[in-house]
Amino acid sequence: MNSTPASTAVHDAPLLTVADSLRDPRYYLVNFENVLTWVSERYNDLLDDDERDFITRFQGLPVASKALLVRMVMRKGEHFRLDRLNYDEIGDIDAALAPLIEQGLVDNSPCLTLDRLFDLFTRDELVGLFRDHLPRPRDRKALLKEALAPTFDQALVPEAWAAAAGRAMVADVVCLTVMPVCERLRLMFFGNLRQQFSEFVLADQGIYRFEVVPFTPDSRAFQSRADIERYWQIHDCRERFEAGGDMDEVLAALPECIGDSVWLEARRGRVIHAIARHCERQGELVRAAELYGHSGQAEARIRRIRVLERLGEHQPALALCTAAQHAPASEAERQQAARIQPRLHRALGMAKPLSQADAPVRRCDLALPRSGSVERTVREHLDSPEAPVFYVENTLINALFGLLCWEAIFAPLPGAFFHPFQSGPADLMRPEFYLQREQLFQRCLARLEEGTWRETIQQRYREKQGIQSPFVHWGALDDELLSLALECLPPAHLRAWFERLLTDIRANRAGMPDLIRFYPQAPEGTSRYEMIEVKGPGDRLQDNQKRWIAFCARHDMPVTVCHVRWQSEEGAS
DNA sequence: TCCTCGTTTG
DNA sequence: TTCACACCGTCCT
DNA sequence: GACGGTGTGTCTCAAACGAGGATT
Ligand SMILES: [Mn+2]
Ligand SMILES: [Mn+2]
Repeated sequence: MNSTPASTAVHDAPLLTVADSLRDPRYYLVNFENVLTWVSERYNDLLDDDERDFITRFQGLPVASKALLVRMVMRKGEHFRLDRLNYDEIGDIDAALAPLIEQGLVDNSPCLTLDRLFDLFTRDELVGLFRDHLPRPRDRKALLKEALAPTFDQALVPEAWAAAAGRAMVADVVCLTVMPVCERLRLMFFGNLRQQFSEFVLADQGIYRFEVVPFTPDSRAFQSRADIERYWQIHDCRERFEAGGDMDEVLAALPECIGDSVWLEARRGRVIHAIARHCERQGELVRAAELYGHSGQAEARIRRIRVLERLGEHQPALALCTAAQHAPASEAERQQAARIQPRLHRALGMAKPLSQADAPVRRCDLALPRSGSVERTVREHLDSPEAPVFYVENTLINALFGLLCWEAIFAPLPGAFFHPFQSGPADLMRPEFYLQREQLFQRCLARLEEGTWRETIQQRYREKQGIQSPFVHWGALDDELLSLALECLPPAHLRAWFERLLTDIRANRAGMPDLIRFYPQAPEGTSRYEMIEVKGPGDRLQDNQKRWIAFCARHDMPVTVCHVRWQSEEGAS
């Protein structure tokens, strides 16, 4: 029943109508109306006039017009050629369009920039339209646009374009005016702008399957209008910045420091951090340092140290570096600070600090004939029936964690789940995630000592098969791998890995070795597995890999770094 | 006339 | 949209 | 060696389609 989350996910709440996408040709309209109903019911107190007005107008439309509008909303961009809107289930487009224009939901004579025109029309059509203005009509489309740009730098309505070019337009163009309001409704429904309305069909078809987590009828992503606006503002700023918008304008458009929402403040901080990064690259170091200071991001301290170093301000840099080493925000910061400190000491003419060498790692060297990926090559080479090798990287340990702790991860905590298409709890990456579920996780982890972890993981593997999870990538698992892993990995090691993961999910869910080798025939009590990080020529251990290896060394877990060099063709070696 | 890439579809 | 790798250049010791 | 930048491949939901540019 996970394939139809809409029908089962909501506990004590009005059910979403399930669009039978196999038979209803207007399945997308059913889904969209479900969103409107959902949002109206849950956000009645937070909707603004724009949103209310849209919902009212939409509901008053004939069904063909509603369908056409939703088709446009779900397609890319806001501008459409009428001759590209062909839908059997809608029929006569002009008839469906008329009420949309009448209600102001669609503009039938929109201003178009040259860029827009080039998006809408094909190369051949544009050559026809601008026949009299193109010296080299055989050029690439991009060059044609460049040639026209100086002359046609105004946004014009279609009729004016025809007049300016001296030819008739080959198709009518309309523009959706309701895209922003639809985006806000999407944001309110999903709590993010990453998920599209298409999640509905994919879930209906069982392509996406989501865990069914009960939540109360008043559950929603946002609790205040201000949060919706600020989320929107931050998102808008990030988009503008990524599109190369002016930095000062973007910074000015960001909301003020958000005191009442750690979550939004962190999102705001990430945009500031990205802008600071950009300044740093541009050589605007002072500006960068200042922005890093405002970002509130944990990684910002190291960046500020680097910037101060580049500015020649070694004394303040060292002060920050010492602070970072004294109370590192993360293992990653400790690691980086330890690398920077000797440089600063040298620059300041201070005594060379005692450096602490990396923990020694078991190492092996291989010369192999060149072929596809190094990891696959080494896997093939080492694999044997008695000691099978798998190329798993992060997927195995994360999956074991995700399966063992399934109930804790999908626990119905208030605020964690609020729509049927979530692959995990909304607060997964927030710092309080673990603390708010400590008991639940400890209960799951206790199975490692109670001796029931194998059954639990196998059972979850079977019963949750294919359901989206932030930790389980189903394609990377199979029965053989899972059985061997459960047989050979000691529960104490699993606990250590899982607890490490829980201390910082974002940082610790990556960096695990490429390969894992099992020794199922080794006697009980000896090491029956080995993790192998493969390094091709010219690749060295990354920071997160070093951290993982150091962690394993502290816990007596077998890790080997396997260095590969390619055998030359002639066998000259 | 192919090949590649982005978009649309359910 | 993520993570890992390959490979480049730069500074510095 | 440290550090940063860039590009690539693996993911992609999968299939169909169309536009553009390279290929012949
Ligand atoms: Mn790897
Ligand atoms: Mn590797």
